[in-house]
Amino acid sequence: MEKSTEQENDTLDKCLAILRKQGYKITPQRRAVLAAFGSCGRFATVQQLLEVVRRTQPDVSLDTIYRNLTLLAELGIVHEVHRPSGNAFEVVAPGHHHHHLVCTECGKTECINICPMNKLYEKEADKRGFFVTGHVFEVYGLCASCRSRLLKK
Amino acid sequence: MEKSTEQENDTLDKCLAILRKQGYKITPQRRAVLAAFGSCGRFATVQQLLEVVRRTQPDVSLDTIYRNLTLLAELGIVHEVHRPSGNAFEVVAPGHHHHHLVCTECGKTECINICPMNKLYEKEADKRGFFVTGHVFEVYGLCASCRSRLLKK
DNA sequence: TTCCTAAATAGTAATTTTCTTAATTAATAT
DNA sequence: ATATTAATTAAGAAAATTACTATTTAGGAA
Repeated sequence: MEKSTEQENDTLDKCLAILRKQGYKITPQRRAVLAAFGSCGRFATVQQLLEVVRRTQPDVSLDTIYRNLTLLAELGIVHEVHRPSGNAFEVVAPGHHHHHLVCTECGKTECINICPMNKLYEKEADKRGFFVTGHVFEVYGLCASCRSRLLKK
Repeated sequence: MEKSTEQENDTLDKCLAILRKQGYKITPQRRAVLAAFGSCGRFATVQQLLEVVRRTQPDVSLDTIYRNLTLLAELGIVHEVHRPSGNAFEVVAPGHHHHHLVCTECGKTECINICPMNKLYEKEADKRGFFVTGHVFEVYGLCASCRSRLLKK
C-alpha cells in the first residue's frame, strides 16, 4: 500500500477546493482519480489511473476516468501531454503553469517554464472578439540521447 | 465532378515535390489524399477525405488516410486542428505557417499569424540538447457570437 | 434528519484511431 | 524493359476514446 506524503495530501486538498468552489461535486470516484496521481509518478496514463482507482473501487468505469480527466483539464488542474507512446496526464500545482519538450523517439518529457500565451496573443484574440479560456503548446523533437543516437551518422 | 483550380494544382505539385525530395513514394493513394483537400473546404476531416478519395479509388482503406495524414503532418504539409466536434486537417502552403483560435462551443476556427516558436524557445530547447522538429500551439475560447450568447447573463 | 434535484456514475455500445501481417507496388539500378 | 528492394498498402484485429441510458448519489433546502 502506497503511503501518501503530506505534500500529496496538500495538493489533493487544493484540487478539491477548486472543484468545490466551482460547484462540482466531490464524489468518491473523483477523489480517487485525483489521489491516484500520487501512485503513478509524474505522468499518468488513463490505464494506469484506472488500475490504481480500481484497487479501492473495483466498479469504477473507464468512462468515469475520461470524464473526470476532461473536467480536471478544463479547470487547469491537470495537463495532457501527447507522447509517441500515448497520451499522459500530470497534475499541475496552482501557479506552476508550464509547457513541455517531448521527445518523439523515446517520449522523454521536460518542462519549459516560459509560456507563449502572453499579452500579444490575448490582444490578437481580443481584436476578433474571442474570449480566451485555454491553450495548448507543446514542442516536439529529439532529446539529447536520441539525437546523438540517430543523427550522428 | 469538382474542377481543380490552377492554384490547387500548384499546391498539389509543391506538396508532391516535398515528398519526392524526402524520398517518399508518390502512390496513387497518397496523391489522392492530397488532391482530396481541394474538395473539402479549408478544413477536412478524416471521414470527408476518405469519402472523396473513394470516389476515384473505392478500395482505399481508412488506415491509409490516417497513415498519410500522419506523414503529411510530420512534414509540415498539413496541420491538425483539435475541435470540439472532432479533429480536422488543413493544407498549409509553404511559408504560411500559422496557428489557430478555436471556439470550444461552435468549433469556429480562425488563424493567428504570429508563432510562439521563436528564438526564445529554441534557445531553451538547445540548452537541454533538444533538437526541435515541430510544435503545436492552439488557443481555445469563445468566439464573438458564442461569447455574447453565453456570457451576457 | 429527510427530501429533492441536478450532477455524476456504471454498464454497454458505438466510434475513432492504431497496430499487425502478408501482399502489392513505386522507385532505382541493372 | 526487367529485376530488386524497400516503402506502401488492404484487411482485419486490437486498442483508445466517446456517446448513450437508466440508475445512483452528493449537496443543499426544508
